[in-house]
Amino acid sequence: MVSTIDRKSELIHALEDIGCRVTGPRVEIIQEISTLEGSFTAEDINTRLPALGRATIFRTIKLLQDTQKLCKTVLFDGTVRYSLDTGLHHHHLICVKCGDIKEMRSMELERVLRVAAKKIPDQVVGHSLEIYRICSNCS
Amino acid sequence: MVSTIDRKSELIHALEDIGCRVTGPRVEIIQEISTLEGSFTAEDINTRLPALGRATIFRTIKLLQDTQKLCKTVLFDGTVRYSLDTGLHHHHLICVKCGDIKEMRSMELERVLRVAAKKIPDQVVGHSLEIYRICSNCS
DNA sequence: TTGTTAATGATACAAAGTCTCAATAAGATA
DNA sequence: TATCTTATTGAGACTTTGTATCATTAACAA
Repeated sequence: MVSTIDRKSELIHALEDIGCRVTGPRVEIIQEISTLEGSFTAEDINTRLPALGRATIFRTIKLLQDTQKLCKTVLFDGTVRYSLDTGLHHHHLICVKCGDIKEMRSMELERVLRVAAKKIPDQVVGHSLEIYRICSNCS
Repeated sequence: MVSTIDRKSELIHALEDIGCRVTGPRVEIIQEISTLEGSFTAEDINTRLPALGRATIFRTIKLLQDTQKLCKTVLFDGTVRYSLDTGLHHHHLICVKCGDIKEMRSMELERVLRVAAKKIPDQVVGHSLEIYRICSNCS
């Protein structure tokens, strides 16, 4: 289990690594992201940190995506959620009730997807797979 | 190959079947959708039919989704495209350059996805898979 | 042909961002 | 530590992709 403190410093270091200043607002946002369990929306952060400008929240979220530490997921209904990211290729388990997102990895699935890709005449550049479920909290 | 005329009357009948009136604006929108090859955005229709109200275009698109004849797809970047739909369960082949969407079906993939679903402790209610490619027009 | 009511267009509104710009604050340097 | 440079910030205007309201219009059943 990764602690909130570890997550926080990992994200701060990731920002430093891409040449960003470690500012007060950015640390506050990272603190919130690190504390939140699972996935969140930009609005979640906006609500928890009303003193910060909306633009700053969106800008910081975008920076964290650039560092590959944060993953943006567009749900079936078009809503956008963010979740901490291992950086490895993965798929998402999405709860259709609360929107929570968990990472999932499967060698077997990847193998079949590679085989399927070979059958497509055009150049395949990637894929995304979302599995919709009802999580244990919501069921 | 399904002709434009066939597609058009199929869509009109689908609206009648759910108890809708066949109005001038709806026929115009269906005409455009039937003529367009592949996928399109709401804005595409809006541009081609500037005399119609925006609300009418969105309302009609929504009605066609209700009839299962039109499929809404949210791309990885959050943009929304619509494409004619067989009504059967399928996945999407999406061109990352032009956004064109084609349906794809694979028994093998479905089988593996069912097996993967069984390994997940929670109740799985569905899935979506998008394969990103560069289509023959764009490559 | 007429009457009922669904559908329309105009317009205001909403959600989720993005852009601009003057003011501020990181942090490198002296 | 004080200073300087410039990245970052917040405010607010703007954009995109829709949805809600409501008076007017037009399907279509009788």
